[in-house]
Amino acid sequence: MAKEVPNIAESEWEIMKILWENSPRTANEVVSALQGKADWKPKTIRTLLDRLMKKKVVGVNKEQRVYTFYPLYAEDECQRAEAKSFLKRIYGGTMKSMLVQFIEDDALSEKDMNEIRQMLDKKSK
Amino acid sequence: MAKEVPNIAESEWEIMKILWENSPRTANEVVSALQGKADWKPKTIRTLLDRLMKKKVVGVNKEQRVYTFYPLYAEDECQRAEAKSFLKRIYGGTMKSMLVQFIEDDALSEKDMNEIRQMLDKKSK
DNA sequence: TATATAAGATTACAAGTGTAATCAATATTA
DNA sequence: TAATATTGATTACACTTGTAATCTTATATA
Repeated sequence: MAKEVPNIAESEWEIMKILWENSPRTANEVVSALQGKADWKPKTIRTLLDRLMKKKVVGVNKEQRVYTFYPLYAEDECQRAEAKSFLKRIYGGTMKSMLVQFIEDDALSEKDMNEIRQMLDKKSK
Repeated sequence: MAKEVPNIAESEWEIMKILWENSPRTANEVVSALQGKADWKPKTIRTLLDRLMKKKVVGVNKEQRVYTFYPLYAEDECQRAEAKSFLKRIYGGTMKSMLVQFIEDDALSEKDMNEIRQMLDKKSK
C-alpha cells in the first residue's frame, strides 16, 4: 500500500492540505479554499495540481467535463515521510534531539507539556 | 545578532555539519571529513562551499594561500530556523502535533520517553 | 627555469520549483 | 448561430539545487 511517497514541494503542500481537508474538489474549489491562505493566481494553482498529478500524489476524475482532484496518499503518511527526512537531515535522525532543543528553549507551553506527559504515560503504562 | 538564517539546501547541510563539528577547515579538510559520509567529487564540495559563502552562511579566511572556511551561524540557530519552517509547512506550526504523531506511532523507545519525561519535569518543576 | 600540480574562479547543464501566460477546445449566452 | 467565457493543455522563464568540469594562476618540483 504505502508506496514511497514522492517529494512534495513547499507550495504543493498547500494544495495537498486543501485536498486532505476535503476532496474530491474541482480546481476552482481549490482556488476558493485557498482564498486568504495563499496568494496565487488560479493558473498557478492549476499548474500545481498538474504537477501533483504528474507525480502521482494527486488523482483526477475526468468523468465530468470539469475535473475533480483528490489525494493519493494520506496526510499522516506524507507527514511521516517528511518528518523522517527532516530529522535525518537536521537532527541526526532522532526526534528526541529535536525535542530536547524545544524543551530547553521553552518552546512548549506548560499546557503542551502536560498533554505530552499524559500521552507518554498512557503509552508507557 | 541572529540575522535571518538564509536557506540551506540539503547537500549544503552536510557541509555545514562538518564545519560545525570543527572549524576553520580548508576545503581539503572538508573533503576528508566527508569520506564515507557523502559521495561527492572534491569539485562538488568546493562548489557547495562557494555557494555557502555566497549565501553568507559560511565565512572564509583568505590570509593564507589555502583558504579556510567556518560557519557564520550556530548549528542550533539553523536547526531552529529549519524546524520552525518545517513545522509550519507540515504540522500546522506546532511541535505538539508532530510529537503526538510520533507517540501514537510508537516511534519513541521506552528509554526516550523516560528521558523526555525527566526533561519535562525538570522544566516544569 | 620550465613544468607539473594544486587551489581558486568561472562555467555547465539538467531537474525541480515558483509563478504564471498563452493556446485550444468546448460550453454558454446573446 | 456567432461571440464569449470557461476549462484544460501546453509553454514560459528565472532561480535553486545537484553534480561536476574547465580555465587560470600561483606554487612546488625536476
